[in-house]
Amino acid sequence: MHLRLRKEIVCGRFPQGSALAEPVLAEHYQTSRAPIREALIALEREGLVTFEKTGRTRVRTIAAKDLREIMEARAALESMAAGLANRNWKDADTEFVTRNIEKQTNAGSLAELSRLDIDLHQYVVARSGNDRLRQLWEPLRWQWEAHLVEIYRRQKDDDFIPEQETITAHRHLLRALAKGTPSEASQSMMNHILFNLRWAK
Amino acid sequence: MHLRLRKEIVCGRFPQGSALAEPVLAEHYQTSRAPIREALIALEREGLVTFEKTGRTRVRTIAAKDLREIMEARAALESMAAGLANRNWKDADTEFVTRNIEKQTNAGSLAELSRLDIDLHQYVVARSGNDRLRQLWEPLRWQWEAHLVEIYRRQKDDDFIPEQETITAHRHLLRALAKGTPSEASQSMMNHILFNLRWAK
DNA sequence: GGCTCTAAAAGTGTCGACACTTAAGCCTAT
DNA sequence: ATAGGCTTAAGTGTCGACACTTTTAGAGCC
Repeated sequence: MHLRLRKEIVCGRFPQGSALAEPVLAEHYQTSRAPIREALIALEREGLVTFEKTGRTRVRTIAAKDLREIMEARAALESMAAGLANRNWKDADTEFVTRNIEKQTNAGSLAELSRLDIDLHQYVVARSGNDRLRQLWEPLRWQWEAHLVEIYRRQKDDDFIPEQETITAHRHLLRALAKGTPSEASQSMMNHILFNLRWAK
Repeated sequence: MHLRLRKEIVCGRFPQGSALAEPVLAEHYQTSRAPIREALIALEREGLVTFEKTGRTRVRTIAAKDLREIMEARAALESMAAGLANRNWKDADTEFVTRNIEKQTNAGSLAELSRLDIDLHQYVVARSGNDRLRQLWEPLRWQWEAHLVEIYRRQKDDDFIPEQETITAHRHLLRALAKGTPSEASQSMMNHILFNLRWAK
């Protein structure tokens, strides 16, 4: 239930700021309020949902300030993850990332590029071998993904995503990872993510 | 309820690995299972508690591997926080930290030193101005605190805490923060936290 | 028309109940 | 004594109910 609800929120099925009433959701998922309630509590801890003072639940809205916070937190976690991932970086990992970047160059849409981008970042976090890092990172991933979907929904041009720079940064990161220099990989990831902040807003 | 239960877990009222049965807790807190259940779900997301495959709930145990993960994650978040904190670091902040370090030099017990240490780190995270950073950091704080309490409980000597080095590192951090150099503050925090990993285990 | 007050609808927080699952205790047979 | 199996106790997941609170909708008034 938790996962199902999260997916629907991230996919934009419930727009940002919309109310999430327990009886309504219970009806929609053909269940009682108890499981819904549990899912909402978990989602609140993940930051996808907020409880207002009145007890009402809404899908959390992501403003410019939130976006900055998300990117800074991502930069912190992922740069550390990149450094750690070098501890046991294998040729197979290099291959995976290489293939991913290749697909990025051939991506037919922005949505596809974003999906590949998220895949790549998730891969690095997973390869850090630090499970808590992964656990902390995941909520940021959902929030980031939800934000992207929101951008696609209302095709605002000022939400520009620098495709070419992204791919270049990924190549740079890959080189550092393949070379096996943790501090370079870490720094590369840090720059890559914080660079995006220039377009946010 | 969530907060009350967390406090009791962190304080060692429920030892690591002990079972947390909903009916028992409901009896203990003179309430029904529903609020207990909600609290457990939140605590699970915070990492203080685990749900086994069977559905049973236990206080999470912190092994050497977990400790390493916690410290690495803390290093990632707090070094970023230290860098950000410099954006609007005031003289009042320098004063606060200075007083805190003074108290550390006069601390009468290891427990008191730890409390001051946690206060200091929390202060820096709060002053980063990034609320998500704080939100991600808090669970690590509880896990770290629970680990410390566990150490005090079974006075094992191999769990050594380098008091003098800690205070020195805090002074170094303070200098960087007061000087207003984000990268130095960030690096100082990173070194300080990762240094402790040498004594962990 | 717009405003205010009021009544009804909808929502939350908490509770006890029930079926089903898992763990514990016990008893027997070897 | 102990290992295996059976009975009983304990725990979880889900449900509907109820009191209380907040929101909504409408009637009446200016």
